[in-house]
Amino acid sequence: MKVQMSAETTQIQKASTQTPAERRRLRVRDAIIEAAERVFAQEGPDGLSIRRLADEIDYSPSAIYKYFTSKTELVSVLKEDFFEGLVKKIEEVKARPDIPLDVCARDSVSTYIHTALARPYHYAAAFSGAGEGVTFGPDGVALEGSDTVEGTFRLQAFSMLYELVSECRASGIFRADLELGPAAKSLWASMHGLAMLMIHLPGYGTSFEDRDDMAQDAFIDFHADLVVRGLLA
Amino acid sequence: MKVQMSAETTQIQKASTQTPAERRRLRVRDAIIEAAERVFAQEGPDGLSIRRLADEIDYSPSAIYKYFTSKTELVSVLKEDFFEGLVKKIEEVKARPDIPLDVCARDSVSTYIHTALARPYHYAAAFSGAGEGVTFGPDGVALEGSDTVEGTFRLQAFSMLYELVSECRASGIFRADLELGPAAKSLWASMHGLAMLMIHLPGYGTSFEDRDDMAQDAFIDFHADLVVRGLLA
DNA sequence: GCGTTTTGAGAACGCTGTTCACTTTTCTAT
DNA sequence: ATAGAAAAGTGAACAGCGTTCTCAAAACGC
Repeated sequence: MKVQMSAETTQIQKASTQTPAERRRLRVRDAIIEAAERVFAQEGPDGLSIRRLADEIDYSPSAIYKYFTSKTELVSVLKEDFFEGLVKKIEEVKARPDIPLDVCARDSVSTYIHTALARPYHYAAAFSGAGEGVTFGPDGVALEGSDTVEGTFRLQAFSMLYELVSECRASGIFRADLELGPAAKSLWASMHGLAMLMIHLPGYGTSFEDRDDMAQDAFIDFHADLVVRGLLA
Repeated sequence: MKVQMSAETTQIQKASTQTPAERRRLRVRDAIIEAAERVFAQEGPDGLSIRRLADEIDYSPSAIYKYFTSKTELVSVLKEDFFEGLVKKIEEVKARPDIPLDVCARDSVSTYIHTALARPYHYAAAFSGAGEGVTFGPDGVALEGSDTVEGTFRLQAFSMLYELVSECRASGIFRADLELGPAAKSLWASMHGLAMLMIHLPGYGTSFEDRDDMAQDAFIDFHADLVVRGLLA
């Protein structure tokens, strides 16, 4: 069983090789992250300030900079942890035995969206550049800034999607002429779009003109079906 | 011919009924908006500060508050103007004669995305709550804040989409059992998703594993086709 | 125990949105 | 035309932000 390094496990290495100093340092660092996670999950980026955080853990604001070089770095840890959970959730769906591939695809989409909705601030921040500085060139294309750590889990999430599409095409339920890269990115865009809209527009998944009793979950399933349908053979 | 009130036309009413005072006031107000638009389009929300704006138009920062109650309100004017242009662009697509309905649908999607990409900061800000304070309840659903002016053009954009889906279903190219509300919202989500991803992830529309020569425009068309395909009969 | 490194505190810098008291200009009504 | 009211504009200030600096205290290796 291969041990997988992650944003969490990197800082919890084999306990026996830890000196007391390292242990103390990690404890403070985790306290910071824990407080940040708690505040950020409930009040979002606006509620999360270094001074507020310092207050919560009874340290001075400047002390936090001994553990994180910037607020951006701290927030990106939160985001990475979130994406780690997201990837795990989808892997659980993919690991489920005896379900047809098309059901797996639909479930992956709806699971993705549900997970995003469970921690809306995290998901939105990961893509709206809240916390990090994403700038745009004159052509309207984003210029990469701190895309170093940010991208790792996002990349892993995408490659999972890529594999899913690949398997679906190989098994014949998706069109044979599908280009895998574009198809996976298109699929991701559709998932991402609903997640973002439901996060930012109150009640987006409910109250339609012609059918106002549809629940949010039902609408997510509806969307997942529609999105997958476009890829079917 | 019915005159349509908009964020721009409201402040440019019949010139004869304008007193010199109103004209002066409007000129200053427009100067503020013009400067804000220019700075925001190029440098985004981080570059737009009240003091910076005051500098650019040679006024004091507090003077701006005689014209806008808050920075949020000012930014929402920019957003509304942007959405006005977006709606107009899509209406042009819909007004194009002698093109099949399914082509119209695909073109609407790609036009939407292209327009979003043309002013990435505007589009992103309209949905990522940058500038306004969108808060989330414990259920992960956004609580409405200043959704008063914000929603008008967004609503208009959506109702256009709704009509499009309705026409497509009526003409038989979309499935007859499609529920219009959910279908339109699903479609919007897919458009929105690609726009957001391309805005926030550098080079999302290019460089694929299996085909790295696909241009950004081609990928947008690819996505538009895939999205519409899910709705076809 | 001593020197070095690490950890924490506190003040300060420069920035932000916003408000308040105040002056100056402009409009309105006599 | 002029007195009074209303609007426009200013400058200082408040409270908050991320961040950095200097410096003291604690923990470390030897």
